[in-house]
Amino acid sequence: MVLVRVSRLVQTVFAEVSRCHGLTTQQTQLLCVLSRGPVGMTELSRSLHLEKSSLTGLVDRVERRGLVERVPDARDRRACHVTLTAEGTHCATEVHQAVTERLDALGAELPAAEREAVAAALARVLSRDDTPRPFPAAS
Amino acid sequence: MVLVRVSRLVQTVFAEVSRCHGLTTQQTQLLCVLSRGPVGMTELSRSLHLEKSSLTGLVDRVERRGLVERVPDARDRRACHVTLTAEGTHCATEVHQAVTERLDALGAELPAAEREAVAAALARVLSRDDTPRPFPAAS
DNA sequence: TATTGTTATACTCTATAACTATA
DNA sequence: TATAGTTATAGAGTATAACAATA
Repeated sequence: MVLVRVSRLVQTVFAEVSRCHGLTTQQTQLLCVLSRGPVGMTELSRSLHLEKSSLTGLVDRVERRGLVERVPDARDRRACHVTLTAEGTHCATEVHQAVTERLDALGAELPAAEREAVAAALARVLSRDDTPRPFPAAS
Repeated sequence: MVLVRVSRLVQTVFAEVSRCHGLTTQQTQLLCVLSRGPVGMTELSRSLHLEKSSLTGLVDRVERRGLVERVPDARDRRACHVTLTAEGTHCATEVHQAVTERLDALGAELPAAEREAVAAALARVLSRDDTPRPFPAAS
């Protein structure tokens, strides 16, 4: 159950960093997905494993804080694209850096060669996973 | 960010298995901690990173389903131990097996030697972590 | 006085079902 | 008819603050 413990550790880091920025874990995850670019509600609900109705409220709350915006889709008047505002982009970047720093600090326990071997192995396991990535960068 | 993606994958597995058993992720985590033995509310709140007041409600709901029980502490009349009922123990075991099976299936992507090397490396990283383990077993 | 656990309150998160508007 | 997104509703999860009972 090493994977379960690793997962809980990462979740804790994620939650703590989010809290430092006045966000919930779910709100941070929304920002992370959007940092790759604007996304419609339906696709967003698939990315986040959420019902569309649940997503409506989440986006409402984050929009109320000025971090995202609903932009009407010119080609389909039913649809919209959710995009990061300037402040939202800034926030997403900061959270990404903070999480990365804290996880890299953990990885520093291992020699570089071993660290890369682990990363490569995990990447292979993940290759079976069709879930969209929450983060744009590597590492 | 491989760790973040692994974490999300594990969380998804955990949530899906929980749902199959009519539980939420948080309720399953409670059962997992208790599968090591009875624990008081204060210690439980530390294990789960929850305020005591939040824990009261969580334990209430799981107790209402007959999976756990509050047992008065004979030595301290303020305190109680939360313990699994027979049904709760059964449920915790089933969830543990299901999660283990699905994660092992993912690990099967890798040759055995590499798999063990990864497990050992991650265990070393986790050695810095003081969070109590959610599961009793190894793997 | 300090600690154990609960209550009161307010929010966030989530799903199900029913709905509106557009395609 | 099907799809995109919202609203209504109900329940679960969470934190803060105030509290009761015991140590």
